[in-house]
Formats: sequence, structure tokens, C-alpha cells
Amino acid sequence: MDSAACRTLLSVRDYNLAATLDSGQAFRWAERNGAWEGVIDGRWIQLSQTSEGIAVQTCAPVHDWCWLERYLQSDIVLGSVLSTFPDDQPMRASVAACRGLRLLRQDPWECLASFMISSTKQIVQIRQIVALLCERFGAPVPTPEGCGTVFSFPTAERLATVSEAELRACKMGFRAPNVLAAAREVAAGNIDLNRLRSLSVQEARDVLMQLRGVGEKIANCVLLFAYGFQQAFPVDVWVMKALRELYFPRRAPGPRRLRHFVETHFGPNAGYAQQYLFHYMRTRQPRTRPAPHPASTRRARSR
DNA sequence: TGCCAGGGCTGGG
DNA sequence: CCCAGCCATGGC
Repeated sequence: MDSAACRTLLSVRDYNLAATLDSGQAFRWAERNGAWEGVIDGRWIQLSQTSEGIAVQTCAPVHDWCWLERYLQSDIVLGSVLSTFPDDQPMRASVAACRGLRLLRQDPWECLASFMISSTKQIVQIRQIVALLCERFGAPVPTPEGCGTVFSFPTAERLATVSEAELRACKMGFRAPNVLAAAREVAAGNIDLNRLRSLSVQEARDVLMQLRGVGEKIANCVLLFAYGFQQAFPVDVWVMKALRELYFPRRAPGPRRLRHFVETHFGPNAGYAQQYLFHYMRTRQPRTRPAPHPASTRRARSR
């Protein structure tokens, strides 16, 4: 009996789909008419939140949904993760602000390339650059009627053949040579991204950091978002802000002390905790800046 | 308009 | 070890 279908329902609780797909860990999801459209493993897919869980629509019939469950990590019981968080005020506030936020399990190359692009870029811009990269160097994937043309994320092999100028034309700026070099290393087999799964966190981190343009932060993002190393704790400007304002409001600790803190304080799912802090800092309303009075127009533009 | 963005590398104390 | 300056680019 063939049970292939283009629709299914993943029954899962405590899953905030919008927050998860739009939380700066993946950069290709777009919301349209209340549903989220994206590409996973070269397949177009549409996801929408329902009271039962996540409704799924694909273009081609699917026999086995395990690739999707793996990407969404829908079998994780969120409560068992949250219960390992430290019981302090910042974590309570962060979890309360966005119950249901999850970590995805992405493709390593797409994740690595995307975060190499991410440095000193706003999330909106990262999305633009990744979109350009896909349009120009990705392969078209089948889509339903009316969804336009959608492209897969370009493989390392493909990017290894393009020029630095072509990458700069995707608004990559100074990151272009690094992304190109990484694509060539991966395509040539000098770095085997699949092999990293079998290594320890530290060993895998060391391999990633051999790439120019990949420091501790980007390596940790890939370890966390693509490989599922839950201890990995990326510290970007937002998480740094959270650490400083919420944990060390009096005196900012030096890098040494701060590093020790994040490695010891957040428990076995530190990376998950990090994602809650990140989301909390980015979405909470700005500090008490008085709301502009309706009548007070913004400073009259002098000529 | 200027500040800042899911940083990393280099060179100087 | 710690820090400043630099690297492109565009959002707000």
C-alpha cells in the first residue's frame, strides 16, 4: 500500500512555529497568508500552525516524513528542555515571553554559509543576501501553481565554481572571499561536514574554526543549529546585551570570566537557553523611551 | 544622518 | 590576555 501524500499533520504541543522560523536561526522562511513557505533538503514546503500542531503541505507526494520531523525537531518534549534551565529571573522572563520557541536542525552547509554571511549584518539583510545567492546559484525546485519560482540553497560544489565578484554582487561585501574559500574547502573534501556529527563539540568546533571567517560565535551557531550540540552557546551582540544587562548589571565581566559563566551557568541545554535570551532581547519593547506625543511632530526637517 | 547589525582578523599594548 | 581599528552594506 502506498501512503504517499502531499499533506500531513504533525501533532505537537508547545511549538510556536512563527517564533521558531523567524527567530534568526534560519533565513529562508517567508510568511504568506498565515502560512510559512520554505525549502528543506531541496523540497518546497508550506507549514502552518493549527490547534492540533503543524499542518504540512508539500508539492510532491511524500512517503516518509522523518526528514521534516528532524528539521523541525517536533519530537522534542519542550518541557523537558525548559526544566533544565537555571531558575533565575532572566530565564523565567525569556521563557514567559515566548513559550514554544524551538531549535531547528538544519543542513550543515546551508547553516555554515548563512552564518558566515551573518557577521555584522541585520537579520533582514542576511535574508536578502541568502535570497540572492539562492536565486543566482541555486537549483529550481518544484512548486505548486501560483508559488512562483523557488530555488534551493546552492551547494558548496556550485559555489566553489563562482567568482568572488559574483558573490560580492550578492551584497556579501568582505565576507565573499571567506564564503568562497569555505565552499572550495568543502567541495574539495578537505572538510567533511558529515564527519563532524561523530566528533565531540570541541573537536567539531576546532574543525569549523579552521575556516577563515569562522570564529567562535559562528562555529557555535552551526554546532547548535545544524548539529544539535545543545551545549553550544553563541554570544552575539544581543546575547551579550542580555548577559550584561540581566546578569551583570553592575560590572561587566571580562571575556575570561564571561566565558566561564556561559559554560557553567545554563546547564546541558545552554544553547536552547541562549535562543530564548536572544529572542527576548530582540522582541521586548525598547527601554523606557517616552512614547512620542501624537502632536509633537518629529524634529522639523530644516529645509 | 549617524549608529548599528546573530563577527573575525590583525596588530599593538 | 585585552583592546581598537578595520572590513561592506543598508535598515532604522
